[in-house]
Amino acid sequence: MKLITRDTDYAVRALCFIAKCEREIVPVSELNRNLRIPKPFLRKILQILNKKGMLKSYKGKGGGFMLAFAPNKIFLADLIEIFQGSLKLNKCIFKKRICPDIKTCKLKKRIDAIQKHVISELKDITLVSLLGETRTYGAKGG
Amino acid sequence: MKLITRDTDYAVRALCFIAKCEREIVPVSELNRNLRIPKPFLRKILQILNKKGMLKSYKGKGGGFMLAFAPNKIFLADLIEIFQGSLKLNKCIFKKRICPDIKTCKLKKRIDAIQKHVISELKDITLVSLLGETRTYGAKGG
DNA sequence: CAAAATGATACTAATTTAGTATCATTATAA
DNA sequence: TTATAATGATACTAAATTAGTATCATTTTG
Repeated sequence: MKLITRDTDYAVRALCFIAKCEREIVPVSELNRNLRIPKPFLRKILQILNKKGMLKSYKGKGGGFMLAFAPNKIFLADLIEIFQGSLKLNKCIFKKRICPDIKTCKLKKRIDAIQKHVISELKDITLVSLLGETRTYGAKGG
Repeated sequence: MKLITRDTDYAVRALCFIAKCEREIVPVSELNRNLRIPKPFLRKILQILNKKGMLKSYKGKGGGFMLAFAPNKIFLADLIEIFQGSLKLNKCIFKKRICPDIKTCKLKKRIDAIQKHVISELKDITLVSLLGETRTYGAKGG
């Protein structure tokens, strides 16, 4: 059971690297060299992050990607949602077919409660959690 | 993001049906008729539950499957584990490659905490949660 | 104009999930 | 003793998701 798929994983790593980088604007080639993540896959992931407004991009020589927000404004929950879709855990089960004879299905309630807990915890986690606190970062704004 | 895959889902439904059934021993054909789950898939699932000791099976005419335990001894967490493997949520990420410069990765700790919560909640949920409490069931023992 | 970057997009490969098929064995009862 | 209705074992196929590649167009810098 996976809470986090590989693209979310790579996105987190890439964003962390950019946050820690001296240079504000970081090209994919540099991320590729440092993180050992395949370049085309990285490109795809960063393009998505850009479209979703998590990164700003600069084309042409000397271009690359920059954080759109400060690390404490970048939430793991958002990244998961971008790459893995809605955070609802109980998509498949207990929609309609089960518990036909019970008005309020207890299981559904409990699954919902678990889900709410997971989501609220995830919403609390930002890039900063990965970077430690005693540093300054290249990113600004937010 | 799915907490529960289809085989777990079907397993829960099948076990519920058996628990609620007048007859103690229920053949796949009857489950198939009532639950509208494809018969070969049901067979596969029930055979797994049997091998894992959650059901007892009886071959031959008049045979079928019987709960091996009372419904309050059948845990959702166990079913998830049987069909979806270990309940660890953080298989993929934060094993070794991330946080190379931080001794104790805060994110890992928080993911672990979330995971423990989910597991402990799931461990609390039994078949009874699906059946209501004010009834008697066909199953015994445990 | 060359080089180094992203944008857009379409494609392939691998893995996991979902579901089928079939033959062998067992038990019951006419 | 034979037909029938069940499971056991196992191998297979199909669909969906996840992971990753490839390519051509555009932009920017020098």
